[in-house]
Amino acid sequence: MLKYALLGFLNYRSLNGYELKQIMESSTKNFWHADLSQIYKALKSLEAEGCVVSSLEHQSERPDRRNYEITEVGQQALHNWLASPLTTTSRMKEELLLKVFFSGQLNPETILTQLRLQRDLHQQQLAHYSGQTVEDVEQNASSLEAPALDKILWESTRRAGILYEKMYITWLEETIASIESHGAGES
Amino acid sequence: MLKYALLGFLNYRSLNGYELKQIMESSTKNFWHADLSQIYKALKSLEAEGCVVSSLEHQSERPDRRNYEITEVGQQALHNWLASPLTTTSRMKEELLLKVFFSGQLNPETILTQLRLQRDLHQQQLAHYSGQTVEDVEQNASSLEAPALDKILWESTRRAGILYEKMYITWLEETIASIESHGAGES
DNA sequence: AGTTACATGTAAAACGTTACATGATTGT
DNA sequence: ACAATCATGTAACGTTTTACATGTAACT
Repeated sequence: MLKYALLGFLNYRSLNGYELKQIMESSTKNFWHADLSQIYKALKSLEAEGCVVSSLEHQSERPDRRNYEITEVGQQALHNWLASPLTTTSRMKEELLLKVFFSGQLNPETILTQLRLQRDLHQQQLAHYSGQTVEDVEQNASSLEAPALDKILWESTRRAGILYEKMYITWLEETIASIESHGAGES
Repeated sequence: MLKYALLGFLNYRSLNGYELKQIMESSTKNFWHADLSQIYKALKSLEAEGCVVSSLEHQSERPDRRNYEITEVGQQALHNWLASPLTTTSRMKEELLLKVFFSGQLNPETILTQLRLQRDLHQQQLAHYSGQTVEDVEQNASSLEAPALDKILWESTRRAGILYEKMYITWLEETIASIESHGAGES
């Protein structure tokens, strides 16, 4: 999947590994991310498959950098991926939920502390997404020339982040309240 | 992480790999899942670490089965994990969002078809979670003797699934509508 | 003097999926 | 006859993370 994310960005313009990492961090990080070393490996394997071509650019006073450009093969691969529908929903892994599920034998305060911390973290993330505008995504994301539909879709992914964080905070608050009132009933 | 999930279940009672898979499918699958072969591998490595002990049980007319029991070392490991707070939020990977992000250069109908399909799938999942009661979770989950707090926490994880699916459907409908009205403006 | 930004990579480990292999019993 | 349930595993492959290694320039 990472390969398609990289091809997706390279389809706008040529980039190096380091830039791809930065662009992902400022645009897709709430639903897709990757480590730098993973990006470098993926780029190599994309080149081996003929989906991209690279050229080494020498810089004085800065490390050399390798520029990647998408090929026709790569564009085909990207289009095929975009066009083939997902027939299942994605299964998530949420460590916090797993902990909650098994926290019954512990002191309720142990899990309450963790839930309150997560609530604060999610509130920060919500504030971050809410303060971001489509223009920010456009600029940070790539300084790519984006047609009108792109902007609608990018805004939609930002909106997904906001809805997700709001939902998460609602759930955390509900859960904290329900554990607290259980404790109150006990004492 | 899978290791702690397994220890969590084994802390209620002894189980074999096959049973662990079934229990996960009927209780934690909306926030944690694992493949059978992965479970068998994890159990072996848990045994090597001294967190569980196993014994082979011979059955006539059924395959032999290997029963796993948690040890004190395993209980310690589980408690340590439960007690150590998560200081970050979990980063998710959502292939659909990634596709949406890069679908701007395609025919809008291509992504609309996919979004409508996902909406149907999420509606099915919502119906499934909504129809499930705490008692179902209790029974399917393990036929474990669960104290009152466990039930509250299990119900809370089920509730997380419901909120998540509702949020997802809301987002899908918003996104479908916004792409549709963009297309209408064009024509 | 220490950190961050720039820039690329290797090596090892951990984690996860898919396919294969076996084999009896029960239900359709 | 065919598929599903029970039950365990190996092998190969693919993905992801973490740690290490290098080196300059700018900022604090």
